[in-house]
Amino acid sequence: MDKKQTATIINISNIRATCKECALREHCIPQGLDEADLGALDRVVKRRRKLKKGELLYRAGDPLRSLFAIFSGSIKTTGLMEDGRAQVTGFYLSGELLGIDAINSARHPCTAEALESSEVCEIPYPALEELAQHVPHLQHHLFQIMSREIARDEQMLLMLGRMSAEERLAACLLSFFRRQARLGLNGRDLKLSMLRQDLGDYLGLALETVSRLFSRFQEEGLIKVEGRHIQLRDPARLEALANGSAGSHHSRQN
Amino acid sequence: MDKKQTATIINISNIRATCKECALREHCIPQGLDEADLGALDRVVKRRRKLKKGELLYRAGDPLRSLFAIFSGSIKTTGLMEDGRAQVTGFYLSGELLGIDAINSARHPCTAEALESSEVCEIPYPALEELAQHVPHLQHHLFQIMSREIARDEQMLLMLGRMSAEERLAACLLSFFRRQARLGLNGRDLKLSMLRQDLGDYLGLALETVSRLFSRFQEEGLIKVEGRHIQLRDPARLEALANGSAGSHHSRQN
DNA sequence: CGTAGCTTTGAGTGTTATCAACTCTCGTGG
DNA sequence: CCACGAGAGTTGATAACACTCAAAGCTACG
Repeated sequence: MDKKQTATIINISNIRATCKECALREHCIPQGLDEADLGALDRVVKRRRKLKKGELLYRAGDPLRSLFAIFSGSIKTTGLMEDGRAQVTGFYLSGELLGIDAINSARHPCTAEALESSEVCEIPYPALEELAQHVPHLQHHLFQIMSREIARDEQMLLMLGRMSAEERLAACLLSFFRRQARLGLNGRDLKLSMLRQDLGDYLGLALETVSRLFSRFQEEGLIKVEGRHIQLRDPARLEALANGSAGSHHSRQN
Repeated sequence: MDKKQTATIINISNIRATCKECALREHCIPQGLDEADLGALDRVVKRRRKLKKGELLYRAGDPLRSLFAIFSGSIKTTGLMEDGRAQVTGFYLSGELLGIDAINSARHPCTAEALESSEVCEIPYPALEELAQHVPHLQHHLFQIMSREIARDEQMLLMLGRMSAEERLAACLLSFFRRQARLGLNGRDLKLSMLRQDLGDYLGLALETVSRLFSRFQEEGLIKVEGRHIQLRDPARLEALANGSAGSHHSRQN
């Protein structure tokens, strides 16, 4: 007889993955498409693929063949410097699209690694572009997704360039809470799938700094920290921190 | 009789701006389009618009109506925090496209300001999207441009998150030299159109730090600095600096 | 239950920000 | 014509925030 865990997992995977039937339909590429166009999209999208924790979806330098939509789990993308310093350029959750930074050069500039067991849908890029040509709504939505990515990166630039360590972590946590809430999940309990090191590499901080901030935020009653499990205790004050409205920040007299 | 300056300016503006005849044709949106499609694009693009130094093209929060292609001059885009801290999210030069970060939310997230007298071509966004639907090559190129912007932002994330002040300025200068060279201009002499403050707000540094670095780079014979005029003296060593290959950097023993 | 990897906490240091003073350029008006 | 002032840039002194190194505690998983 099957072990319980395995049985559950197999059940999920047995569902033939079609955009038409996907729970994330309105959070992902198919958003807003009608039945006919969904059918066309399903002929393009490949079968769902499973990734184990730590498995790489692609490496920096790999030629672009497909984009990947995340169905479940989470993935980080990392850019590397020659001397080994790493910058995590993004954490991607369910419903988010991966690989669009590769379209320009036809090569992936970053490495994508699963932070936990994850499932992704593979979308061959040439076929997607071709399809977008015939489905106005899809083209429109792709422009939207790419623009959103740019706006998000700009927000990160502001964080890395102008915010204190404290503000960065506060903003980052709020972003996770919000993205989880958008998917209709609990907006107060968060299970981080990444290491302190990854958070540091994302926020431009040392892992020790991240750890110290978690401790401090807990002392101040903003959150409760139990390893990777974070509970939101005081959204308003965390928000205030993220906006620099609080704290002893200097913001030079001009 | 006209003053000399004015006469010159009027001459340039008298040229009816069409993509077909534009010197930047292959560095801008029309890249790779055939004659017929160029004609269609010209019916969409509005007449060239002049901006004086300091003039705003749009403000953060403005609704998106058009994208803007820069014909001449240079423009900076700035995101602002409530408390006044500014992050310059990009410097845009001839042939580059402005405003694509606004597509997602239909509002500009940044303010765009001319750093010097500049000319921009206005491209109403709805019409551009519509045209891309009928011109596969244009759609393809727009995806390319947007992807390039994402890849560029990711590069900036790496800079702001993981590079020292020295490395950031070196990389930034090299980027300016290269972008100028790509347009077929002199690759050794650079006229910066922005303030030290702007460079600082772009690189996440205080203006004093930027100024000190210019002085240091000059002492070390990497560049020659005369106010806003920069001359490249030792490309190889500047490159080495930008890649962290040189210098007393720590890159922790892992 | 043991070990490897992750996380926390502490102590000391350094890079870069802030504040401050001075210089330089350029345009304006007395 | 020169004094004046505003804006930009340089340079110096000091201090703070976050980094590095170090060691101990914790967790999870074989």
